[in-house]
Amino acid sequence: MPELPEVETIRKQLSQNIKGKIIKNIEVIDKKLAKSIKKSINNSKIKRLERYGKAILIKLSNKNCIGIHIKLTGQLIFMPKSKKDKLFSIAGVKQILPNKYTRAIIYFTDGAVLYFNDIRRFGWIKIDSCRKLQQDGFFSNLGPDALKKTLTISYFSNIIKSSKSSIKSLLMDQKKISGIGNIYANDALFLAGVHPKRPAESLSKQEAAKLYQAIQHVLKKGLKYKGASEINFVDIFGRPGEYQKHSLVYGKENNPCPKHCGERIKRIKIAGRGTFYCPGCQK
DNA sequence: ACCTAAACCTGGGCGC
DNA sequence: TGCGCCCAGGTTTAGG
Repeated sequence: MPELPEVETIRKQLSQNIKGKIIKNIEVIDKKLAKSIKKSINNSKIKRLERYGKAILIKLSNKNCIGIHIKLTGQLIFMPKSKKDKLFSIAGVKQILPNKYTRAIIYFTDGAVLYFNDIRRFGWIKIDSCRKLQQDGFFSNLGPDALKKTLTISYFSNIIKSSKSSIKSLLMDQKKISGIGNIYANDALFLAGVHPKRPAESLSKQEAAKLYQAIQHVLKKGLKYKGASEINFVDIFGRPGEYQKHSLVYGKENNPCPKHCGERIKRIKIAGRGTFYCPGCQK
């Protein structure tokens, strides 16, 4: 599922493959995407790629920016100029691009192509001046990034101390901390031994510190395995991530606890989302 | 300030 | 075979 490690995997790969290229044009296939495209990007050069929470921001040479959020089922697939046929393997399935889920296509002047595929059409592309885009409701409301130095232990302890909501909801609240979604929230809480329904303010200083470390640990592990492909996440070369093979509790209902406490993983709902935890280890 | 539920979408899995 | 139903989750919005 696209959370911080998945999006960061894409950002890094894109940075290595499209930085410096010049955009020829963008073809928007899904009309839903067209509304948020406010500037022309033709003939602009890719200067740098940044990640804001679970979104990617592509900075162009003419002070315009492309913001992309792949939400649940989006894919960015890169076709290098050397690849003459359009046959491509996505998660092991050979197919011709564009396919029926291709919602937009960016063409580069050197012949390379970037496909934006999205089964459920939740994802978005926003194109505007960088200044306006960063004032947009999504970008301007993000809390510090879960893997950057701006998320200090003291900031983290503070938001925990001052929140009555469940600790899991807090971890997933992008306004407070950006980048954590359902999979990594579940696993981090398990590692830290904290019950997901605990009111955040009830955590001790020690528990908050342990949770902070657990978050760093699971996100780095996610990066190491190039993301989790529970739904249909793939990298820009169409390859799935591996984290789902190493997740601790997410999706493991009824499995024995990975810490061998003798209990089985339970599944409950918090804010409408599937939540997995070990009743033996998480208090 | 906090919660929940519904909406946005579609494919896949299930029961019948 | 196929229909209807539920489920998945990132984010926004509406309502309590």
